[in-house]
Amino acid sequence: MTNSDPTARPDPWQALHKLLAAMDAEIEQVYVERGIEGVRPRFAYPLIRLAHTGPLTIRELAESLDRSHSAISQTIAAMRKEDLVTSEPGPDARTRRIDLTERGRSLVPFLEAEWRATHATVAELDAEVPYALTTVVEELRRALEHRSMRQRILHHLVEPQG
Amino acid sequence: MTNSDPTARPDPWQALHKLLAAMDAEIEQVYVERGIEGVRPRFAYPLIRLAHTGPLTIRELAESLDRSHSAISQTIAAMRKEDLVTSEPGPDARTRRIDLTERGRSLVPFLEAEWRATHATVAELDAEVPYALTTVVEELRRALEHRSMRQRILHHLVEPQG
DNA sequence: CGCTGTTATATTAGCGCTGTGACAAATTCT
DNA sequence: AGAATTTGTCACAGCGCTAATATAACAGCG
Repeated sequence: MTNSDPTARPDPWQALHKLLAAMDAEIEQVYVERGIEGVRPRFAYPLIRLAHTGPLTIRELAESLDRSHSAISQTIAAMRKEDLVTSEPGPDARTRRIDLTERGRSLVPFLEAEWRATHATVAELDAEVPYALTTVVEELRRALEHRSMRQRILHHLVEPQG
Repeated sequence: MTNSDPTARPDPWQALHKLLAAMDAEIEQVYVERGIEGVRPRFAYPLIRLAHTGPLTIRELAESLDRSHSAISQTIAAMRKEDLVTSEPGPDARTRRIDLTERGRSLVPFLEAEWRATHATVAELDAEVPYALTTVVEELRRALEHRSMRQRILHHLVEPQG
């Protein structure tokens, strides 16, 4: 047995992960309560975006949403199964034009409303706590850009003489 | 086309998810650089805990780490394959005593050092930004306990007249 | 012109993190 | 004995990622 257990208190990580997970779960619940079937939370972002941009290729959509094209490809595949989008071959035979179906388009108004409500909620929360989460995250991103997490950890790392 | 695209700017969510993922990735990198093979990040917490508590059952360990017993069961299974823990049937035939192997135990000092370094880094970051992330998260948790995310969203939700 | 190698696009397989729910087995209670 | 509870496992789901694979397009060169 070494000294005291460093894992005795819950780490901030876990807490953050849990918080995010809980929030995500409640957002999804709003969908479910609305009786929207087959629309997973991760569909919302692409659907709304497509409604505003018109047809896009996988790559374009991925860049637009700041996700990997692979992730979007899979999301689109799932959405097609739910008849939310179509995927016609594009002008270039190696691209495909992703567009909304009628069903997909019909859901957008609600999804947008929900999106706005969620963001309004985040803003509301930011006002309730002493310092906006949004801002803190941004500051952290900047701090880590300046000096990476890895570097910082290594600097603090006191190797046990093994 | 409705008004402006509400998804035009990246949402704080995504930003937070990405930040967490990036940090996690860098932590893992520290492991890899140390040449520790077969020890996934999620192993660290259980290993360290076990080193301090002595043998525990799956259930006990799960509660101790505030995870689902199922998740821990799977983690333990993975750790056994890496010869990090043993799983002897406990006093009760339906329980199993999870204990460290020699190899598992030998890794604990480094894992603890890394753990402390990471937490020191978090503290350092908390000092660099205007308001500690740790605190904000805690405050948020409290705010949501008082009024759930779902309630808040529903309150802000302006239904489009469909 | 036609072959070759590079680039761009999309898909797929596999992995990571986690969770829930169904299930078998063992124990405990009635 | 029969029913209820507890424990652990497994199958499956969600989110995302990378790496490897086809396919198509393009550039270069003989």
